[in-house]
Amino acid sequence: MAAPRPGRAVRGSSTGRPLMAALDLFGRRWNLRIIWELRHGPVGFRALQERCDNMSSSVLRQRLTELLDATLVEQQPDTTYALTELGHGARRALGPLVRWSAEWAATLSAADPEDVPQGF
Amino acid sequence: MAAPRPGRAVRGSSTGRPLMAALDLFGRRWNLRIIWELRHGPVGFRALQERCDNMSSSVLRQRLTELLDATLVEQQPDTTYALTELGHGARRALGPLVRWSAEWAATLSAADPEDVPQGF
DNA sequence: CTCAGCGCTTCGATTTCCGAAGCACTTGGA
DNA sequence: TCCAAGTGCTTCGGAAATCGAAGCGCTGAG
Repeated sequence: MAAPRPGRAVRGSSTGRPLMAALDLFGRRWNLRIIWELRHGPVGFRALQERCDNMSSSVLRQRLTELLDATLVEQQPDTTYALTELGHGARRALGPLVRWSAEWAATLSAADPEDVPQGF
Repeated sequence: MAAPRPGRAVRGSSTGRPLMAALDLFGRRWNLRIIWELRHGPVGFRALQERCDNMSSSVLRQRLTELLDATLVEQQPDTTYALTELGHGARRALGPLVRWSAEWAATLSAADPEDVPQGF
């Protein structure tokens, strides 16, 4: 399947509305994680794979292709991958989600004695 | 697979860190969309299915089970589904992503003459 | 007593994802 | 110069997630 982009029919929506394209893109496994792991600068293929809990290299390549096509990620001359301006924007848009996840953890651990660790 | 929750080992991360649980939960197909479609109040099963481009009912049920377990969604006495307080928090955390997707569309359509529609 | 609509389940087909293996290439010593 | 180690990336068979059509049991309206 082609990478989701606004203006393009995507999985689950034929309208091409930008939000639907975004929801499709981010609803694909590992895409959110990849953007998160690139937040601090360029990372090489194998290093990125390690940061993503050793996800499958075939899927990593596929996701990177999609993110390149969506212009959220670009490949540097030294072949490492980095967020574009747009990619950094997406990363910033994820900030509230990070904060929310902490709130989520706090709420659940208050209602439920499961062992919830610290940090993100 | 069990629904992702902070404190629980999830797909792609054994640490149980809240953010990783969130990235797993939202990285499953349709979950972002379901939360989005519930933003305006309770919706019944079949209506929700329609709003999600007639997604498979079996998967919808599975997702709802996960979201119920994660306490992002609750089922009303009349069997409709609605966001919990936590769910509304997640929905608000998605706000920046919505705004970003518009920016994304604008950037792509400026660089590229693909036909990008209006709205979200 | 229909009948339509509802929430939800089942199940076979399709798509996606996984993961181990390995290829081509570069770098850094010996 | 040769070799070992690391890199980016591909291939491919098996496992898992998703799809979608069909239908079951229930409820309220006519």
